[in-house]
Amino acid sequence: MENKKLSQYFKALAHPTRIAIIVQLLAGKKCVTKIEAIVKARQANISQHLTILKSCQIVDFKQEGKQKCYFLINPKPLKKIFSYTRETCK
Amino acid sequence: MENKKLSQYFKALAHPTRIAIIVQLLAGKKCVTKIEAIVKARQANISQHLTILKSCQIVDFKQEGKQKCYFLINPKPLKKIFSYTRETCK
DNA sequence: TTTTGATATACTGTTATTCGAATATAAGAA
DNA sequence: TTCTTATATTCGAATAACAGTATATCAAAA
Repeated sequence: MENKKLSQYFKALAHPTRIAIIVQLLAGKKCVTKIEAIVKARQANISQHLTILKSCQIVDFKQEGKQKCYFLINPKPLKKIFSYTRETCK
Repeated sequence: MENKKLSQYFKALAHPTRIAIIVQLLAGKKCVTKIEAIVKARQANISQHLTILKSCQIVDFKQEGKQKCYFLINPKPLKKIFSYTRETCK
């Protein structure tokens, strides 16, 4: 069922911390420490959420030295989704 | 936090049956029996999902005789959200 | 090769979602 | 009022999501 796929995608977006992460990444790629500094959550928890976002192919990362820089795989539609959602729930 | 509101909206979309209902309502308003005939789920369950969608102000209904006709409160942005999401997860 | 800094994973208790079953309500017809 | 059709609610059990704590991995520096 195609609806299942859609619902899994929405589920990945359905958490305030994951949204905060995505919002940060919309402004550009960031390593975990940087994300952790901005988003109010612990390192392990951020990492868990990043794993979820990665498993849905919303983010990916590039190793840079000992850091991992996360980025959005497909930022454009995501930006649209966010803006239409904001419009709807305001 | 604004992210909380967004995440709640996404959570409302994060279920295959609710997506199926919304897809039906994108084509026009429908009473519960009609929805039930198309979406493969039991009456009580459909009703539960409609209650969730209503509590998030995604749908509302109009009483027509002994039926309740559900409709999308704000179909346009929803249509956009769905199309960008489909684009992203294909 | 040991240490350090960055990130991930495993485990656990708690809370939230989900569905089915049964029952309740509500509107109109008889 | 009683019956019927349409829809909602309540309850309980199963499952899933969540965050914290502790520990593990991994890359580079020392």
